[in-house]
Amino acid sequence: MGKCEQCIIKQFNSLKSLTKDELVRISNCKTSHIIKKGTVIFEEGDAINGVYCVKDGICKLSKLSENGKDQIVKMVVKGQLLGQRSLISDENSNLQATALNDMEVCFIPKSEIIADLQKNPKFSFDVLKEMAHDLKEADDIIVNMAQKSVRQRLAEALIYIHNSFGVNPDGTLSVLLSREDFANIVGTATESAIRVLSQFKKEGLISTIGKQIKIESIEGLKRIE
Amino acid sequence: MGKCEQCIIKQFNSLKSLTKDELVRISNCKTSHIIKKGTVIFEEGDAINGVYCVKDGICKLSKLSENGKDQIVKMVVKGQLLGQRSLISDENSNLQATALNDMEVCFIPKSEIIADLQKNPKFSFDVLKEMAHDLKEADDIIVNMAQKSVRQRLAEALIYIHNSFGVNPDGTLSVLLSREDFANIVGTATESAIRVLSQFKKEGLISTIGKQIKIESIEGLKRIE
DNA sequence: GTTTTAATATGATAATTGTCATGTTTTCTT
DNA sequence: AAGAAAACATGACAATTATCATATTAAAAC
Repeated sequence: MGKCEQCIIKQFNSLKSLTKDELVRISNCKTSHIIKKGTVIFEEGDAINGVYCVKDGICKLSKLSENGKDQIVKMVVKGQLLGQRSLISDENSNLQATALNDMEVCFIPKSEIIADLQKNPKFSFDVLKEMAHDLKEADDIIVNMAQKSVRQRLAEALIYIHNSFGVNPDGTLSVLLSREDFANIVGTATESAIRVLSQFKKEGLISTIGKQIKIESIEGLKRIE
Repeated sequence: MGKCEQCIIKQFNSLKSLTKDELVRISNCKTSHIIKKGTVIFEEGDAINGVYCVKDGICKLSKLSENGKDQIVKMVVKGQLLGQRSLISDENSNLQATALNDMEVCFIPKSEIIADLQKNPKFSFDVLKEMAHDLKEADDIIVNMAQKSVRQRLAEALIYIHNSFGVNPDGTLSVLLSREDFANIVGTATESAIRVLSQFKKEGLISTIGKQIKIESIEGLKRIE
C-alpha cells in the first residue's frame, strides 16, 4: 500500500501542511479503497468516522427530499477531501456522497485527523481556508438559485464543470453526468434540464456525442441572460 | 472603553478560546463602534481588514444582483463574529453587510486575529467549528431553494427567526424585518412574500401588529407543504 | 442478438412565481 | 399638522418552470 509521505495527491489539499511524522502516523492507520461508479459512500444521517482523501475519480454530495429529488450541493474530485465538515462539527452527515465514476480513496480515521487539527495550527488553518472557500461557493450558489433562471444556472454549471474538472482530448467534458445530474446541480426538473440543453445545442453553444457534452462557445454561454 | 478580557459577549463565539494574554493584546488594538440602522458596514468587493465582534444588534449579509434584488445569505446577531470568511480566505468580501437595527460592534484588526489563528490551535479549531456550522446551514438553504415552494420557505424562515433570534414580551418576533427583507431571505419577489404573509394571517398561522409579526402556530407553519 | 430496462427527448398542460399597475397605509420630513 | 416618500397590499396578467404523457434512443441483461 502507498505511503502518505510520498503521495502526490496530498499536494492538492490541506494534508500537505502535516509534518513528516504526522504523515507517517496517518499512513499507518489509513485504509485504501476502490469505489465503483454509483456506489453510495455515505448517506444522510450516517456517522462518518474520518475523512476520505480522493486519489482518483469524482463524487457528488447531495441531499434527498421526500419527493425523490436530490439536490447536488458540491462535487468532490481527485485531490480533495471528503467528509471534512461532518468530522469537524462532530455531527452525522447532512449529505449523501455518491461516486460518479470509479474512485480510488484513502480513508483516514477521525481520531488521527482530529488530533492533528488540534495540535498543528498550520494544518487547521489550511483546513479553515478550504472551508472558507467552500462557504463562499455555497453562498454564491444560494444567490444564483434566487436570482437567475434555469437557463443561466445551467450555462454557468457547464462553464464551472468545464473550468474546474477539465475536458477530454476530444473536447468533451471529462466528468460524464446524466441529464438528471445536471438537473440536480441546477435545481430543476430533469425534463427542464434536457430541454435547455437541447436549446443550447440548437443555438450552437454546445454539441453532444452521445451523452457527452462539448462546449462550443464559452463566451456564448456567458452571455446568456 | 471595555476590555475584551472582561467582555461577556466573547462567551458566545470563538474568541472565548483565546488566552488571557491574547485577549489583553487584542483589547488594546480593537476599536468600538456604534452603527446606525440601515448603515452599510461593508460592501461586496471591499477589503475587510479585520473582524467585527457584534456586541449588540443584528445585521444581514447579502449579495446584490444587477436587477436591484439582493439575496440575504445570513443574519449575524449579538455574540457572533462578522467578516471571518473574507479574513481567512484573504479575499475581498463577496457579500454586503447592512445593519438591521442599531448595532454596537468591536473591530479587531486582521493582523492580530491572523496571528492568533496561526498560533493557537484551540482558537482556530473553534473558528473551524463555526465555519463548519455556517457551511451546513448554507447547504440546507441551497437544498430548500431547490426543493421547496416560496410558501414553505417563508414558513421555515419565520420559524428560524423565531427560534434563533427570539421574541419580544408581546410575542412578536424580536428582529423587525421589512417585507422586502423577508422576500430577500426566501429568495422571491417582495409582492410574493407579502401575499404569502397575508395568506398565513388569514389562515391564523401568524398575526400582525403593524409590521411586527407574531407566530400563532409554529406547528401549523411546520405542517405547510 | 434479442428482450428489457433505463435514459433522453419533446409536446401539451398545469402550477407557481414574477411583473406591472394601482390603491392604501405608514413613516418620515419640514 | 400637512405633504412627501416609503412600505404594504392586492388584482390582473405574463413568464417561467413543473408535471404528465408518450416517443425515441441507448444501454444492460439474458
